[in-house]
Amino acid sequence: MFDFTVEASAGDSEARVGNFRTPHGDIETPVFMPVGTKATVKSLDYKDLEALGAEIILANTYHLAMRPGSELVKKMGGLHKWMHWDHPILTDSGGFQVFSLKDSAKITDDGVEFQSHLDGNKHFFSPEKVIEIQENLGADIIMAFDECAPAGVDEAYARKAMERTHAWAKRCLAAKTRADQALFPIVQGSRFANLREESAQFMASLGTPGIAIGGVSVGEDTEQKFYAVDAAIKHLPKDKPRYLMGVGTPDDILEAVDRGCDMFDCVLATRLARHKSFWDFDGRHDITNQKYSEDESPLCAGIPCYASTDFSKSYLRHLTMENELLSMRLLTLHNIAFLFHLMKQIRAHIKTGTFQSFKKDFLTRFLKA
RNA sequence: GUGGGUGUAGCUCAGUUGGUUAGAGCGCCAGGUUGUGGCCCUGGAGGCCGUGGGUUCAAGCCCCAUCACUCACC
Repeated sequence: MFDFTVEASAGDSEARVGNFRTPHGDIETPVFMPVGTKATVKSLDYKDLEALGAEIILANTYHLAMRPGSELVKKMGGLHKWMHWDHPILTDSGGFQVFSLKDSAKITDDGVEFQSHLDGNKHFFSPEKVIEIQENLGADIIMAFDECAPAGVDEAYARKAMERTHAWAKRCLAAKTRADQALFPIVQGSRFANLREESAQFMASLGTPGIAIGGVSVGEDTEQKFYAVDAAIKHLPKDKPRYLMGVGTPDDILEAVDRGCDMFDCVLATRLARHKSFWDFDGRHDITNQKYSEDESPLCAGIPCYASTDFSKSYLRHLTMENELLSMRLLTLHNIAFLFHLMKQIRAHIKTGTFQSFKKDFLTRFLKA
């Protein structure tokens, strides 16, 4: 269980195509994992996700623990059965939510006390508690509890958060009881190369089936982000999947794959859809722009999804301007389909040894001003 | 018909005792959004202040007339 095999490596890059085996099926990497925070990828159901070709989706520990509670999900047979998704699932640990709720959170070596965003009630997350919740939820891949330091912290703070994350990773491993779940620890260290290297070496030593790089996409610029990734990834084992958390623009994914990252999750694809934006090969666009009002062209030709090809920009703009439910659904379908198409092309070009030229061509067009 | 009220941005309205380039919210136009948020943030365009006269150095604010809408009473 949880075997990872590298099936192809790009000659001109650290990029590789791999296969990760889980109890609910194999995942071909590099993979993008759509985010389904509250056990639903907003506006989509399992049939939509299967039609899109989703291999694995995310759900969120913090949100499900607050409501309806992980015990209820366990009682209903676990996440897979409950949401009728018979494919791999990954649950986040709640570490990032602690980061987001930092105003009301008290962090100690033992864990984090925080107030629910729903009703203000006090809760306490410890590494052991977070494992218990994730075992109740029943995902295939579960994440270690971590402290995600905000961008811009000084080195002393970054070290403190990193060391706490290391101690918590060991406690998560010790608390874990289910053999059918893979625990991924999370490399921290903020923007400091020495810390990133130390953290990567520590997490690699734990011998888990995969390792995540966290603490990026928290407000830093692209250069800092990949400076941190570069420092960490050279100490991560090549025979384990590397999961870069929270990264999900097409350009960032290409840069990260180039460096050897295998797994990605990001709310952007689905959130941009809710916020009226879509990707195409020329970048990101706001569908409500007036220039689309009489544009009869499809949202994005060349993407194998009916939402991308079967409706005009004019119609989608109208749906969006009117806040129709269908707008969010179609834009969500398209944005996910766009990323899946990108991942498919990435895998194909790694296999044929043409990753670098593909990356260059894609970015030249996608990022042109 | 009589008496009262209201007319200021596309919409709902604010405009201090008359005093520089008349404001807000929403909408519209355009940016931003990377491990939660159908959100939020930042810019921009847009007004002969119902109309016509008058008083004043100066009127969205005061006076007269007129039109429109509205309420009450005959």
